[in-house]
Amino acid sequence: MRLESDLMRGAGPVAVLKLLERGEMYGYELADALERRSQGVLAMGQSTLYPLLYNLEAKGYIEAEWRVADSGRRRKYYRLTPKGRKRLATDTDAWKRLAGAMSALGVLGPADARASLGVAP
Amino acid sequence: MRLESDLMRGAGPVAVLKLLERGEMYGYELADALERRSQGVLAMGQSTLYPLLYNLEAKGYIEAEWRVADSGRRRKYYRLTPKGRKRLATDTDAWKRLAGAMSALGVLGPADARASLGVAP
DNA sequence: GCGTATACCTTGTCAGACATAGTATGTCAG
DNA sequence: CTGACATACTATGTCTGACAAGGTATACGC
Repeated sequence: MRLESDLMRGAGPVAVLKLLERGEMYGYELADALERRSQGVLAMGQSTLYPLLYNLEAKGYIEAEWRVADSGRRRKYYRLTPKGRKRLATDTDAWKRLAGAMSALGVLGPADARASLGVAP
Repeated sequence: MRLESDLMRGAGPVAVLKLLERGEMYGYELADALERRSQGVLAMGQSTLYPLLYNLEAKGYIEAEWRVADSGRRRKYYRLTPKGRKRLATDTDAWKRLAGAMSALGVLGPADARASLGVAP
């Protein structure tokens, strides 16, 4: 993907779960949202996104439903399951700690560390 | 690894390069430093660290030299090559943009976004 | 001497990122 | 009304990276 080589491995699932937190979305919409909302950083090809979705679904984090939109087009809508919501919380926490660790090493700025660890400046 | 499951994929090489930025270190020392300096978040087993080092060496980002320490123990010291220094700069930048993207989605706190993107609060 | 810490190496497995390719349908310019 | 283009999902196969498990070898404390 354009996902900054392999730096972002593991970021994909979290980003998808986070987007679905607000409400259901379909695959193509997710791809577009990831692209736009992250200025391309989290953009991923369809061959990355769809298998990722099937994987999350197989593990019970999201569930899908086929519907026909007003446009007449068939779309597969995905939404978070309670299990997925839990995983999102865990992953978000893990990401914050990872950002904190990278800050501690100097890879990210110190502000990241404070924000991630909830420490007052 | 303890590296927060696979969330941190890609973080390993950057962390190692960053540690080597200050000066040479040997494998065991790197493992220990990663563990301590990140409060365990970036800790990785030897079976992850050593292959990672061989990989970075094969790609010319680091170079190694066997030496005998005062303790009498043989150690393989690694140091950054100019190429590795360049890659560290690129990767650091990519990480900041990734952190910025995750912030934009709400996975990381907003302070991360400001710091990562260099935007005034 | 014998356990523990230090220090490095190897093999094999599995999951994830992706390129490539394919199917099918709605929209719109000409 | 037709062909190009955008939308939308699926399938296959390759490559890399994370890791568990299992070695080897040496220094040091007791």
